[in-house]
Amino acid sequence: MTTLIFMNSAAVAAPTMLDGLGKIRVPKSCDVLAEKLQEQILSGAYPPGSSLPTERELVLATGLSRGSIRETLRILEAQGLVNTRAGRYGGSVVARPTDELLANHINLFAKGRQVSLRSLVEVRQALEPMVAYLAARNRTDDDLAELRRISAVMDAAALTDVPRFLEENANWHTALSAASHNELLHALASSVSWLMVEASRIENFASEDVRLLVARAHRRILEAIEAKDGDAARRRAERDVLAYAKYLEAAVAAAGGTMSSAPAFLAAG
Amino acid sequence: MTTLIFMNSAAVAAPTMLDGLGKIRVPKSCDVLAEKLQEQILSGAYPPGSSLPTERELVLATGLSRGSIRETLRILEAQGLVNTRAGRYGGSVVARPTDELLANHINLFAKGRQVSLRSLVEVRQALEPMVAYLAARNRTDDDLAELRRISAVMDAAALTDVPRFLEENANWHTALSAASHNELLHALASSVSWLMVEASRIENFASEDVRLLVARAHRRILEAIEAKDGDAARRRAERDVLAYAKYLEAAVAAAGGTMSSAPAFLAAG
DNA sequence: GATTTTCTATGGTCCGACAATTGACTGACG
DNA sequence: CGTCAGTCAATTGTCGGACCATAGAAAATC
Repeated sequence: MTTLIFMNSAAVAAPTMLDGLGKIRVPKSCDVLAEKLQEQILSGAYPPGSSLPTERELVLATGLSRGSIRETLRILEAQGLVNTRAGRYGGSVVARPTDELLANHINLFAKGRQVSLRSLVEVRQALEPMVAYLAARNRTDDDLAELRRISAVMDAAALTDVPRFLEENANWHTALSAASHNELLHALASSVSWLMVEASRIENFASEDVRLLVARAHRRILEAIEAKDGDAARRRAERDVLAYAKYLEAAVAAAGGTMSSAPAFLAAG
Repeated sequence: MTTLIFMNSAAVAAPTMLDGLGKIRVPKSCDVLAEKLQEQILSGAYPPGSSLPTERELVLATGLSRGSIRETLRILEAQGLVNTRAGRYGGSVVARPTDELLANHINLFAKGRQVSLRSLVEVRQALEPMVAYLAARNRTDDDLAELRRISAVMDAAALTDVPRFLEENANWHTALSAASHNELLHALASSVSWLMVEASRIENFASEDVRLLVARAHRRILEAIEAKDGDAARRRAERDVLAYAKYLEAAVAAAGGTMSSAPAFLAAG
């Protein structure tokens, strides 16, 4: 009888069937659908700007409930792949992930993992020279004008308005990475810049002499970018960011901590 | 009558009240709650591993429906801040965002924005030298053993198994960035490595001589890491990645395209 | 022709119900 | 006493329906 055979195979252990199956993870329906739609969107079947089917159409097509459909759409929204609007002729339209969204996710990673200030500085050290190099090579006149404008504002605020100075500093780095005309590099570098502003604000860094030093370094980098001299821009950015890193190290050491141990972000309760 | 007064103010226009209000955007309830919970989690009120209230408790506490609560949880899940399990003593527990999740979001950004292969290479050029430098300085013996292992596998596969070689190549870079012991740098660098593997697979790069060149470069970097010579590791990584970039440029040019124009990922329909 | 009103398809929200899951608890059994 | 299977209960997963809010188009009005 089949029962006997089955019991035998279970007792003696049939290795062929139990080969590579560990614990089975049953995915949620919304996760399955999200992955499926994600594939379709990335494959180009739904170009940016095109509309997804309505929620009720998706209910019909998939056999899932509207609740599951909506959970799916929230996932895709969090991934930056769709935007949803209410009202007639509304619906979910395919979108391109924005810089801000990627920056936000890097933010969450850094804060959720309590990434150390040292790590942040190291990433910045890696990115900034390349940013400066590419900015010098690829900048437009508009990019240059914007950098000049921000640089002037920073010079003015260096002695009078510290919070403003720090914010404009991040704006400067954001404008610089935008001038590199490398979308991915821009998104990464600007995220790190804003993270460092936040960390610096908390740690109360940036004494007056450092601010003047930063402003001067920016002017020197700006000159290289005006001349479209990529190598010079890179060298100066390297020196700039290295000096800043050493200053931070000293400041943190003086405060009695280490950059490795201390997380960049304190609990902002 | 009040109607008259109201009509008057509308017709004559009262500038004081219409100062800075553009179009009002009404957020969804789930977005509001998601942001609120996100703040609480990042503030440290809910440390990783701790449990969020149950869905029904959140319904009671917020006054929202369970559907909205669940949409909120899907958002937090997509952000990597919580994991949700079914069953008794299940629920949503606070989690730390994983490397894989950040890599996935960078993936979505790169593919959704059709980032060019050139941009990818540039980012890699920026990250890799710093990765090598830090790996040499911070590596453990376990890191070293893993790198040696992968390097040996790559040497073996270089002439016989191309797909295997490419995959192990990405593994090597991932292990290298892990050895840097900089979480953020590791997440960024390994994401880019895997993106390039995918792009290379599609473009059918990596001819035999290039594979041998890559394997040799890895051995040289590995030597510097064994000796904990950070500067040497960085220099060699710079040369390695630069050579690879030039090779790609030549290969793409030979194929009749440009790295700037061509997106790294073709529609995989 | 410009303005206002009406219409209606769509997402936003809520409620209630049941199924599926999962870990603790319980008790029989050896 | 330990082991094992069965029971139980709390929680998420899923479904269906209903109604409200929104926002454009289209029609009606001036």
